[in-house]
Amino acid sequence: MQTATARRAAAVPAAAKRPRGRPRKTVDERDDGNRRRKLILGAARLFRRKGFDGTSTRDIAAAAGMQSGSPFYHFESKQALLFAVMEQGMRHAVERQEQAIAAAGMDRLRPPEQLRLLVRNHFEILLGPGSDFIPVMLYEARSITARQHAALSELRSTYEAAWEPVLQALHASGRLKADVKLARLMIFGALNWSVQWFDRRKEASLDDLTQAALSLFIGEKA
Amino acid sequence: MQTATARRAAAVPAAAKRPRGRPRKTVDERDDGNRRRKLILGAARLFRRKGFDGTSTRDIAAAAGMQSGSPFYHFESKQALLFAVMEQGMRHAVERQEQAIAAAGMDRLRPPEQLRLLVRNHFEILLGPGSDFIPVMLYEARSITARQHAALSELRSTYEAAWEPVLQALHASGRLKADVKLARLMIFGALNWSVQWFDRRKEASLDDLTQAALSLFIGEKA
DNA sequence: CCTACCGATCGGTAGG
DNA sequence: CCTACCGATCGGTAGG
Repeated sequence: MQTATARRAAAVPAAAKRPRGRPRKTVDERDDGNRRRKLILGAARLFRRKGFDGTSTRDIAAAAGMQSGSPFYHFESKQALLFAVMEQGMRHAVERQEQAIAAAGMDRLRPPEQLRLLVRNHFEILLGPGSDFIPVMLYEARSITARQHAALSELRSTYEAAWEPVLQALHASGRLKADVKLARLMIFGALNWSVQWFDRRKEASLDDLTQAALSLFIGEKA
Repeated sequence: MQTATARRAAAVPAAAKRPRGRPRKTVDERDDGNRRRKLILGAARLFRRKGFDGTSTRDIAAAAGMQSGSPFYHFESKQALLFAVMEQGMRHAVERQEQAIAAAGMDRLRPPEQLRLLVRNHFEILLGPGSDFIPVMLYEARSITARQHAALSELRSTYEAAWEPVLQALHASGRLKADVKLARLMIFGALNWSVQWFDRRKEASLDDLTQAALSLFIGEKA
């Protein structure tokens, strides 16, 4: 219904209805974008809850209000859809981290507070609202191709690059005693593992988690 | 072939061939035990590499040298086989930890060295030879029933119970600054995550990992 | 994007 | 434990 209406509206010259602003995309493209996004969102939720192999493309279609064959109009394969989920998740994570760094004026903070900022933001990405994308990326890596994996690794490097100087500085000042490379891997382990046990409805808040992490890694008190 | 030979041997009175020792089980039971173990071992490997949903019971049968329907002679269902993998992994882990504690005379060690012992042993269980069981248990929890999950939780509590007094002591002495409960979750996260990146063939050894973990958590130097 | 469909594969079972 | 098989489901496609 909505589509039919939109199509009819598109027959009217655009200028008659939208005199200002730059030209919009055609209706078809707009719809396609929405449907595509809806598929990705639903797939993220399902992949997280039931795993990639445990989710059928029919499940995903139903979640997006489509018929069983329709996802393949938008994505070449189920695997391509998985990759889209992961890629979008990583792009979003990189973006949010950049924003958090910029908003806090991170270079003015001392290293312990820099780490706090990064950890807190990481928990947000991992456990905050709409946080299915990164867990899928973390736990379904097995199901993508080597080429796709390489593309994601680049985004991951970008994300992790922001942590490196902070950890180096903490190591140099003696606050972080462990080897920096292994410390980074273990820190991400400690944080990423939280998706296994964190329950938004009870117990600790993201602030509590952040504080515990800081205390654990660099003995930083509240 | 082997089976046929064994069956023929069984027709000979046991006393004629084994004059001493307590009576053995019948050949059928012995074989069943071997086949069962072989299925569990192969399933552990496959579940780890391809995931529970990505592994077919035919794969598992082939890995054990059986025909496609035969695993169901030994296990009620694919899920029961998964549970068997997890349960055996946890029982083995609990056993090994108890042995490590006894062998080291842990109560004579000071808390930092107690933690070192537990961490080192945990890495061994997680990353040492034949270490597919625990990763499967950690990453395929989604695919077992609530009842099975409860049974494993008990074993897990037993395993974790050994860590609690150590962490408490470290907290009391100021070495561990973080909240003990959250610290425990994050420590296990840091350790368990290593199955995602650790490569036995290169870089760090299990001793290196242990040292890095100790440095990170309680600032303990080499 | 839907309809209708395909070949392949899956977990599991009966009967021996 | 094998043989032979079942119904269900799966990812994906042609044609509109």
